[in-house]
Amino acid sequence: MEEKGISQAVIGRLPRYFRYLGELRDKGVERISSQELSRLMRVTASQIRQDFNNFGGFGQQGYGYNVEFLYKEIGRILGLDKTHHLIIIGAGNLGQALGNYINFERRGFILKGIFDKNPALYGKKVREIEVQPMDRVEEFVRENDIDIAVLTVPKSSAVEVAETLAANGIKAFWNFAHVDLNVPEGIQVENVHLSDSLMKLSYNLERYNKEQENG
Amino acid sequence: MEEKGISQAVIGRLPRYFRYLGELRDKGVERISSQELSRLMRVTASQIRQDFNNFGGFGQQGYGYNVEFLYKEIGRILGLDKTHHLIIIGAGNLGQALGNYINFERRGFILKGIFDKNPALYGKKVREIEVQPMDRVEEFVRENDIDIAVLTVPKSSAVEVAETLAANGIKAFWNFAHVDLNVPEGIQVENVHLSDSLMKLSYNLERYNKEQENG
DNA sequence: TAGATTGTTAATCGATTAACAATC
DNA sequence: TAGATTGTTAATCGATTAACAATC
Repeated sequence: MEEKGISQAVIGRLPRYFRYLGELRDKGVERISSQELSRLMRVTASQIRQDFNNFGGFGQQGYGYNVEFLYKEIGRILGLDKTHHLIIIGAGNLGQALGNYINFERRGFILKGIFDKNPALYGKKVREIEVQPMDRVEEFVRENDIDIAVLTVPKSSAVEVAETLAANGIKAFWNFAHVDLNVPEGIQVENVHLSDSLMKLSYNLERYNKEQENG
Repeated sequence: MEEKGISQAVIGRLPRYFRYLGELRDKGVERISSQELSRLMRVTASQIRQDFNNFGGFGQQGYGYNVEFLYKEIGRILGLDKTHHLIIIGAGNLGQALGNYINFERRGFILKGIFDKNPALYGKKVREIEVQPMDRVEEFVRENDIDIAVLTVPKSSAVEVAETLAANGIKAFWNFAHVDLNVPEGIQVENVHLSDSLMKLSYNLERYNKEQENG
């Protein structure tokens, strides 16, 4: 059975299932019921079953779910059985930090290039990969089968860079720039707006303090 | 009027409104209607009006919203009129990158300390702030009125560190560790699970490619 | 077989959108 | 006043939870 029309709410939960199942597997747990998983993850068993059933029947009545099997299936659904080639645009602090994060590689996300327009950074190495000048990126993308571009450039250049990259075949953007990209239909964008996230935290902190004061 | 019982869906949209309104203000725009803002942000005008009305009436019939006023109000709702003191736990690549990100300071998030358990990092400076040994963190938190802890430690130590910090008065965690924290009721947690985000992107990329193949 | 637990349908809840009366 | 646009109520849509028949 093939998945279709799955809501982003469900997709957003898959990585968390994947993480918990991976941990269970590492502990040697063979099977788990939706109810046990429900207690562990603090979500309803109903939601777990509904979520999994979007992709077809992974379980077995009276038994539950096989941890190893479910783990692998979710990984496959998330596309983690495939290798993805990525480049980082912007070799500042955040770009370098992401480039150094070895765990992505374990999941099949292979860093192929880093680009920056600051000549002072050319040749600097991030895990075997040398920072290259920005004006080489278009050719590089066309010749190296790159799927994903990680944008860690200032917001002032992000929109333009994304358009250029999309025109050269990039299919997905992991966008850390604090701006909404403007890319053609069908090009995927996942935003990580760190300051938005911090503001949300600030709101919740504020609200809770206020509630305490007011009783 | 005071806000209460606002859904996280609404809160999650506030920073984006804040960003667009700030840009409009910087351009010298004085007023905007929900319909104009709707076109700009690509959300419905209905949603904009509903969202704002959660916090009381910010607009005026026949006129729209005053950009400057609305911008400030949303900032206030998000707690950006207050100063927050934060510490970073874990001075690795990501911790240093976040510490160097100057923009947070502009919004009132002031970095007060950085801690790591690796002695090789003690004394290393991140924007005037010296990395301190982990065993000084509890005293530091108690004595320096710190609200927010940024967790950029490995998942293996994150849960324990969070518990310790919560016991010493930290009220909010910005958690970059790939694990669910276990903190007392009322302590706020905002998770930034980067690998989850990347997996979501991978799913959407995968799905789109598949749809293209199958027509 | 009896017990357990899924897969799935139905009920509920919450969030989004539409509509329009209030009002500047 | 007439036109514009909000604030707010009602309608719709989608997501979550509950219930239970199917089945291992």
